[in-house]
Amino acid sequence: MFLPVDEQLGRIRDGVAEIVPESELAAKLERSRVERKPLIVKQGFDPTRPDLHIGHAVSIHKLRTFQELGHRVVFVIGDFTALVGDPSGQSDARPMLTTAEIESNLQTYREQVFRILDPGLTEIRQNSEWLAGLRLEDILRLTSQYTVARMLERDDFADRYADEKPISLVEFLYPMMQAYDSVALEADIELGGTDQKFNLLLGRTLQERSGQEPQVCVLLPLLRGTDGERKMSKSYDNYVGLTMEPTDMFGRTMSIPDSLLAEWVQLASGASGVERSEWIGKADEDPLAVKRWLAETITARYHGSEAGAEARVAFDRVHRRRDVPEELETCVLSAGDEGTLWIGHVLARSGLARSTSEARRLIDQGGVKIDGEVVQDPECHVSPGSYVMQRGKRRFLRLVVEAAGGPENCPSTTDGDTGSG
RNA sequence: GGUGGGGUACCGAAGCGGCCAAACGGAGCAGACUGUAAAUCUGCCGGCGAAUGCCUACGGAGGUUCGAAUCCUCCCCCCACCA
Repeated sequence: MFLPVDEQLGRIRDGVAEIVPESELAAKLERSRVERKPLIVKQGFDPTRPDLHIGHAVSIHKLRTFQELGHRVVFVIGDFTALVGDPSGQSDARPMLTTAEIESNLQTYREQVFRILDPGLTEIRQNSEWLAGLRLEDILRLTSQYTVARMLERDDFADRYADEKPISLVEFLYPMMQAYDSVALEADIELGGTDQKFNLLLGRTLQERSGQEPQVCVLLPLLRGTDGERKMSKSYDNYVGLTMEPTDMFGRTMSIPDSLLAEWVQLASGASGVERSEWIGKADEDPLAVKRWLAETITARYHGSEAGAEARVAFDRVHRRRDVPEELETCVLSAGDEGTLWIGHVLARSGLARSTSEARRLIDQGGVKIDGEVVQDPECHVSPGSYVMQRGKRRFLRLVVEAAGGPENCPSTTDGDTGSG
C-alpha cells in the first residue's frame, strides 16, 4: 500500500520550498508505513474570495501527491477564520466578511478543488465545526500559550507596526485559530505557502502544548502573479483562475514577463522534472516558444489538451495576426429616439468604457474601432445593425444595435476581458 | 486618561484661503515600437452628448468668508509617547 519512504520523500520534496523539519517527516512516513496507517495531511483555505487560481493550485497539487501516496487529505475551509481574515503578508487589516459571503464562496471552492483533488479521497471540513463552539475560557487557555512579542516578530505585523498602521487584536487571534485547526484535526502534516510559515509553525507549538506530536510543515513556493512582482492574488488581478476560460488562461499566461518563465514552468506546468528543466533551459534563447508551450500546457492541465491547442490558435489569431477572435460576446443595445446611438453611449453601455467621458478619451486616442475602422469622430452615431467593436488591442464585442425601445443585453457590462488577459 | 502627530483621488504623497478636479510617483488605460510581454517614448487617468458650463470630491457634520482641501467649532478614526 505505501511506497518506500525514500520514494515518498522524493515525490513530496519535488517543488517544495521547505520542510520543517524534514527528519520528522521521514519518521512519520516510516511509522505510517509500518503501521499501515495513512498520515493526516491538512491545508486550509479561507473562502474570502470565490476564485482559486494556479497559485493555490501549487499546493493543491501537492495535496494530490499525498493522496496518490495513500495519505488522508483534509481540506479545511476556513469559514470561521475568514471572519477574521489572514493577516499574512497583508499590509492592511482586512475587512470582515459576512457569513452570507463566506457561504457562497464556500460552495464554489468545493467545485474548484475537485478539478485537482480526488473527491473520493478528500475530506472537506469547515473550521467552524470546532472553532465556533469554543468558549471564552478555551480561548483564554489558547492565547495564554503565546506572547505578544512573538506575534510582533512576524514581518507583516512588524512592518505595519513600524509603518504606524493599525493591527487589530483579532488579527493576533488568526494564527491561533489556524494553529488550533491542526490540534483539532491532529494533523501530521500541514501544507501552505511560504508566507504561511509562521502560522504553520504555531500549529506545531500548540499541538505540542496539547500533548500531540507536532505536525510537519511543508512550505510551497509562492507563485508570483502575471505582473511578475507580487504574489498571485485575485485582489491584484494578476492571477490565472482555475475556472477561467481556455482563451483567458492562455492569454494571461502569455502576458507574464519573460523573467517569470522559469518560475512558472517549475511551479505551474505540472510537467515532469526532466521536461521542466528542458524548457527552463530554453527560456533564455527562445522565451516566446517556452511561453507558448507553458500557456498551452497550463490551459491543457485544466481543460484538456484539445482546449489547450485551440486556445493557442485563438491567441495567434488575435495577437499575432491582429485578427478578430472567432467567438465574440454579443451585446445588444437599443437605439435612441432619433433611430441611432451615440458612440459614447455605445462604449459606456456595452462596458467597453466606464463612462462616456472615458469613451471620448479612448476615441481621441484612436483606441476604438468599428469593423476594423478607427473611429475618428467622438460625436458619431451608430445606426441599427451588427458590428464588431474593438477597444484597445484585445477587447472585442459583437455589437447589435436595434431600433429604439428594444431590450438591451450585455454580458459583461462590468469589466469583461473579452479576448484574453 | 494626558500630550503630540495624522486622515487628500485606486495606492503612496504634495498642497495649507482664490492660479485646485488638486503637483509628483506607482498602478491602470490608449497610441507608437515589439516576440505577447517587458523596457522605452507619447497621451490619458471624477462624472455629465464637451462645455471660458454644471455636478460630485480632499475623514464626518456645521460655521467664518465674495470665495475653503486650506481658517474656526464639534464629532469619528489612525499612530506615537506617557499613564
